[in-house]
Amino acid sequence: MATNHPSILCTVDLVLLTLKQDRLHVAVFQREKEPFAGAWALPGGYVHAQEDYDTRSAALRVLREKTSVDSAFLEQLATFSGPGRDPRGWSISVAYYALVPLEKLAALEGPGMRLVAVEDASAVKAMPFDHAAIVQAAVQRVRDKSSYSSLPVFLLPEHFTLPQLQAVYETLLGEPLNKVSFRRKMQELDMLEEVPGEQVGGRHRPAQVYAVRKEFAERLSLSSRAFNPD
Amino acid sequence: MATNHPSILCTVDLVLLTLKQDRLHVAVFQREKEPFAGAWALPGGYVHAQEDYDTRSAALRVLREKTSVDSAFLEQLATFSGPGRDPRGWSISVAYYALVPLEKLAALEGPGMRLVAVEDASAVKAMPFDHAAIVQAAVQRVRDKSSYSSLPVFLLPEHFTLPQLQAVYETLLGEPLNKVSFRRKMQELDMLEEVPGEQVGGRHRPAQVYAVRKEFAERLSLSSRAFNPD
DNA sequence: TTAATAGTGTCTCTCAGACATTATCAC
DNA sequence: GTGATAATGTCTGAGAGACACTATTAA
Repeated sequence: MATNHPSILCTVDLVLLTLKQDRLHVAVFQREKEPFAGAWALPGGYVHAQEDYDTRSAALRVLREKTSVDSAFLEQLATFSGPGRDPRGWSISVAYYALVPLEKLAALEGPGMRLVAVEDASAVKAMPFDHAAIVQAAVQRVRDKSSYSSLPVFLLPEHFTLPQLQAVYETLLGEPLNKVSFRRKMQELDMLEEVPGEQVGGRHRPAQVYAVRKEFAERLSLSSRAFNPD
Repeated sequence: MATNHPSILCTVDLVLLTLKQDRLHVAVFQREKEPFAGAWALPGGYVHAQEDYDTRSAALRVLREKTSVDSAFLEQLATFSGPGRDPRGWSISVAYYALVPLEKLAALEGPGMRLVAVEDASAVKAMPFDHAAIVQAAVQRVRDKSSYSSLPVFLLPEHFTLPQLQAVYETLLGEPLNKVSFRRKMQELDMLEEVPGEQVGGRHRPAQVYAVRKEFAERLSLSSRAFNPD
């Protein structure tokens, strides 16, 4: 059946994005195996036809194995392929990107994992395979999707304030937003619900704490599945 | 090297979309080989690691082989995978979609190719593999991208009038558009240029004929490559 | 002249941003 | 009270849609 089909390597790669010090960062791991052993690269791995239901499952498995992060916004990005991207031969990589609150990743920082600012061109370009291009595509996608969608909330912890959320939007979009308009939009999106407790930073009026409505979080992941099948 | 990787089938599938009688149609081909020989399905084929530079090249090859269409807007849609979608085994299909003017496809209609309206649920659902889901995702993508991008012009021949173009937008978006606003938008997009000749349908004022500016068409395909890598 | 569609001028209403004001905390 | 930030009320300007009007053809 598979007559003239010399083995094509099927892999998945993960772009884990988080917000650190008001900058978008990507998680890179030091490779333990060849090729490019020792280099800092995106986490990834082979697709296992026996144990993975589909490439999304493979991506979730890699996420669990490398980060023990159980839940996050995860969406298919694009598929990268060709003879040159992997020295082992002609390969296909289905890339996924995830948005993760910093708290879930900060604990993993160490000799095996680093967070690299996506604007750090030299660090990003130093990545092996075509991972620089994958990161670039992921950042582009997140920025494009951020304008008043619910995407950015996945970069914050469960509870957050509106000024915090606005700061996330401003970081992703790269421009300041009007406070009144931002709040109007958030209100009509009806995505958030107040959390009775309050927070405070310093000696000033405390901000109302919000959380994403459960229905909305579910609806989002459902709709993103409708767009991106696996 | 490839120790525990039982062969994964790598294929590409093509969603060829066109506009026929004011409705979006998808080109389906009658399969000659098993599985599902005789069924109407999306054109597709194996990725050939020897001859295809990447999956996009494979998609272009399939496009040429099946339709002899040389140029069209072609963009990666998403990758579909899993053990159940192809009876031959665990498979990956990188799906691409293309927008093609009707003239380029109409000549191919016949015993081997049909154009199916995308709203024709029974015909779409009758497709083998997971092609119904792929078509649905492609239609969704085109509709999402259509609001005042240059995408819809690829569904028209080289020369067209503004009322024709507005009708395309209205078909894709599924709602009537304001004529004045539409023209204002088109003017500020600065995407079109007048073609000296004029056209006419009946006994009324003839419409100005337009074509897409070359720079703009090129810029579009470049940027879409930046987004969707291959 | 009439019918039919192409194309434009203009008014209005809506919505987003600017600005100002009030609210609430620590000190 | 003072200073700092949160939250809201209100005004205004830009832009999109509604409508009316003019333009140009065939019959």
